[in-house]
Amino acid sequence: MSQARDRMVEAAFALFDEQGYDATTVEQIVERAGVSRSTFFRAFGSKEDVIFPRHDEVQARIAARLATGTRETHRVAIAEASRLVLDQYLGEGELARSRYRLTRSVPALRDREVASMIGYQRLFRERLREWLPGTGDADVDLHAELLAVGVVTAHNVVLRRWLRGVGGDPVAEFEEAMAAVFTTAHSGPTGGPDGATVLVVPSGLTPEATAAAVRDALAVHHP
Amino acid sequence: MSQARDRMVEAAFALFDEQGYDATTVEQIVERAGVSRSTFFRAFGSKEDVIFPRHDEVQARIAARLATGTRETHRVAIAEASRLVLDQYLGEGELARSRYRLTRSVPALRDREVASMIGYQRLFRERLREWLPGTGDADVDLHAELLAVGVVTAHNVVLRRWLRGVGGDPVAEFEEAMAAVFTTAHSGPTGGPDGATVLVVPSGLTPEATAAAVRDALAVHHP
DNA sequence: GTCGGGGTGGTACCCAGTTTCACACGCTGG
DNA sequence: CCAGCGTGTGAAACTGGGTACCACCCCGAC
Repeated sequence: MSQARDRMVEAAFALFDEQGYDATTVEQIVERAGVSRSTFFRAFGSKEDVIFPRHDEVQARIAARLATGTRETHRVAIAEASRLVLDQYLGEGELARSRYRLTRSVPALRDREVASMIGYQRLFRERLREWLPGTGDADVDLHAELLAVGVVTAHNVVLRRWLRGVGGDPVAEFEEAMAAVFTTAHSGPTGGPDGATVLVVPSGLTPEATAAAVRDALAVHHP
Repeated sequence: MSQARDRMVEAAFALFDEQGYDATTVEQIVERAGVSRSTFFRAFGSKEDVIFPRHDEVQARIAARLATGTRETHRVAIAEASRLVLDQYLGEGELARSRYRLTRSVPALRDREVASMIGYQRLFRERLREWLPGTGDADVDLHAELLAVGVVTAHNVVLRRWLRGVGGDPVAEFEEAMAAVFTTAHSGPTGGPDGATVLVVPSGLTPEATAAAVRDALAVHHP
């Protein structure tokens, strides 16, 4: 039943590798796989679909993970949900790398991959809009959007490094990247001119030394 | 010469509005515009291209603006470059809103629009990679990516509000959004434990008052 | 005149994707 | 044993976007 599907995937990737994506027709794929055109389009719906993983299934898993999150646990919920995507690709191994080579060289496939990432981003954004304080505000919309896009981008940077074969443990890099996103982008809407908003980033200095550095830095700009 | 082009655009948008994008064939468009199929595909290259603005021209303008920027002026360079995109849409007026209605309802067009935004984002990212201190580092790659995606996202949020007809002056909202991006996402890679990185944001406070606020905020986290 | 060159129309063709019908199975109830 | 039924498959014909190629026409240059 699904060995036919596997044969089609195998034949498709082989032909794309030999002749390129555009130069390969569905006719050639089904011929090498030993099935009919009908079977191909019933299984995949389109020529592009042979290449991509089942994003709809991953999206469902993400939605399920996000559903267990709360306003207080939203960081870990989003980080773990994003991990689901990373794990999907890591589990595919060499197949994911073959796909990456294709998506890098064929614009239509690159666009398609981007579109699926936007899908994930949308899930994150919708939940963040509920979770971030001050729901309904325009500033919150922007903040939720920025945080969601930051998470997806950080994920992509780590994923792309692994796909290219550079860097070390992708899971460790992923955790670092998530931390970077939340520390740099988590301050949220500022309070306005009647107070000072302080964003805390660990630096190993004492509060007094940091305060002195701040005073000195500001003195340069102050008349 | 280009009045034929305008007729085709007009006919296309009218038909898309009447029957929907997928239900409209190029045949119908050229019939209403009074030209041949050949002329259509010579002018636009594809059915999708009738809808979208000349992103390649805007991209060229953006590249030119970014080329005049330096490491020190990168904020304003990127903000102004991003404004070029906003101005493009604002200048189109009702046409931009018609396109928005289409891209919202037809997935293929939405993906296409996203892809063009990724193009802008790529320009920003490449320049930021040169501008941000510590070029070549993996952290810098991530930071450049995050800042670039933040700028594009902020732009899109403002643009979308205007396209939907909500909100006030889009230019003012754009400036606010840019400020929000740079204040929340500009801390960048930290300098390590041997120094404090200070990000200056105007607040109307004296250096001493701000420094005191910093010391108090840190005292909470310090043992 | 005619010699190009750019914009146009016309036609034939390729190929992705859809639709429809027919056929071959494996199963289950009679 | 077999009639029925769903499911997976194959074989066409068809639609429509996109390309390639050729013929034409207009218009300025020589």
